[in-house]
Amino acid sequence: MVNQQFTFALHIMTCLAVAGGLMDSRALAASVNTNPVVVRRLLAALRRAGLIETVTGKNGGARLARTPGRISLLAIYDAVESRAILAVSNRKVSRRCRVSCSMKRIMSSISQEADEALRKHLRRNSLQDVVREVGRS
Amino acid sequence: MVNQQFTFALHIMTCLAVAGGLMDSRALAASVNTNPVVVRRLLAALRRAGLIETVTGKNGGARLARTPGRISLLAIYDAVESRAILAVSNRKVSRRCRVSCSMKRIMSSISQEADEALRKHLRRNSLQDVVREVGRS
DNA sequence: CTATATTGTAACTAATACGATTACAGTTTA
DNA sequence: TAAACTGTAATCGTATTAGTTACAATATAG
Repeated sequence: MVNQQFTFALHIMTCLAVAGGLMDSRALAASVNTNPVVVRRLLAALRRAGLIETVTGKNGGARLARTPGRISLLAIYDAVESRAILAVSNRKVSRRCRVSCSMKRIMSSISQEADEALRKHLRRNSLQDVVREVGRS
Repeated sequence: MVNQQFTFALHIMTCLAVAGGLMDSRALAASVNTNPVVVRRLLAALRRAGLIETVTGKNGGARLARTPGRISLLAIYDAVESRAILAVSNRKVSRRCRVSCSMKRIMSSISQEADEALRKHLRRNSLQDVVREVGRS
């Protein structure tokens, strides 16, 4: 199964930005077309990252903790994705083989650089940019 | 389970570059520390991409089709990875919701740009660069 | 104070992807 | 002709993820 947490999270954050106030998990789930519990799990991650606030109880829901212009796509990505985009093999090394002995070090470096390339791009775009795009349909 | 096909493929290609000639799947599997069939599946993908040649029969194996300096990490990546690094949701749209109606288009664009950022980075590095790194251990 | 609506979270299920493994046909060499 | 390879299909085990049910905790409205 492909990991859709970032898409879902961005969708949710965009809804909250457009709404401009509280939205509950049922309404968000209807927009994303998924289950409210799936939404609440993502909301928990976004809250831990300080991007949203949640209100429990009747008439509760979630809202942005800052203005959309001050929330980068990278912040959303970091809130819900933890793994590197290029996995590094952590297998036992074949000691007789020079290549095997070096690969972990080399691949770690490539993986880090790849992540940084992605992060640099995501850092440049804010939730506000996405909201602007919703306008022009 | 994290996708390790690129790491494995790079490891294999580095072995072939260092060997400078034919290596069989058993030797490659020993260096990567996996199963020969896993290696042969990756070799098949690398061959389809024109990066290696394989020789069947006794004393068979695989070797690079070009010099390491003419093989970019992007070529290896493309040979074994097909999916975008940021998945785009392909769910049914909630027609009443403007955000839902726009998200696929917006997310496709973000996903493509993210891929391009990664590809740009991988394009800059060749297998020769990796081989050089094996030296300094 | 009570009924109701909502979050937070645990537990379980189903689907999917991936690596490992077995098996075997086809091919090449000696 | 025997041995050593590749190529590939089929199957298994496991990890990850989304979906779902369930329910305690909390807040609001009346």
